Amino acid sequence: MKSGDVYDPTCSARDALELIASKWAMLILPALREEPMRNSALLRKIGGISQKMLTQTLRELERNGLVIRSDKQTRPPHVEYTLSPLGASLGDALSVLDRWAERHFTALDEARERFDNERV
Amino acid sequence: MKSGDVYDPTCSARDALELIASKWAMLILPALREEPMRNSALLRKIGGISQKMLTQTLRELERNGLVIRSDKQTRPPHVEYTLSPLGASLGDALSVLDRWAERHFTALDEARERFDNERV
DNA sequence: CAGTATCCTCGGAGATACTG
DNA sequence: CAGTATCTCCGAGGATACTG
Repeated sequence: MKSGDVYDPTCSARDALELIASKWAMLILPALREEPMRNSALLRKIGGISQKMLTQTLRELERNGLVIRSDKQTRPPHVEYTLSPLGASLGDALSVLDRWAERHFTALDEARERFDNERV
Repeated sequence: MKSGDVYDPTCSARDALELIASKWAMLILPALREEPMRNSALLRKIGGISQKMLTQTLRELERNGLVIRSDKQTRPPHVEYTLSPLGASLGDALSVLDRWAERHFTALDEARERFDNERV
């Protein structure tokens, strides 16, 4: 472990990594990569997320400069979330993982079944 | 959200994704990608991980067929962890993220500072 | 519509000690 | 060396209700 890399727990690269290693960020960023979306659209798109976690994660992503929140200042409210260039570059890497998961989850399922049966 | 993709909370692609979205798995897999390692080596390599979380995460990765545990059956014990081909393919994708974090964490730091100062 | 505000619970994860 | 076994606590995150 050379200092300054992700293996160093005192380095803020690790903070960045933990931001990424969030199950919601891992879905929100790829979703926004497809197209900018509103709160309600994200709620529908991402199954199982609560309004609370959506807002919370979006705020954190906005805070870190990955997502841009644009409030159209209308009534009723219209707020749109877009990826920043930085967020887009991360979204690309994350969508690779999403596709990996879609492609290989059956292999994982089978491996788990094998593993669990061996140690009955 | 078409059913069967990661946005579907009932699909096991999501289980796969949550396995990936673990801060420890995100460090262990890329570490093992560099070279097969023993328990103690991983403990040293990955700063801040506890023995408990290391074992726990390794078991889960083994269970899902991503990591191969080979016990040399000697005294004192000698156990080595290797990536399976499947694990290696995931490790590649994850190390992309690790490098992304190393490259861009300063940008994130700056964005956070800006954000926090705006809303004093 | 796009959020806050509160309450409450469950389990993730650290610390510590022990074992084959 | 490579793990288990306990105990413990803190906070992530769900449910629900309210607001501009």
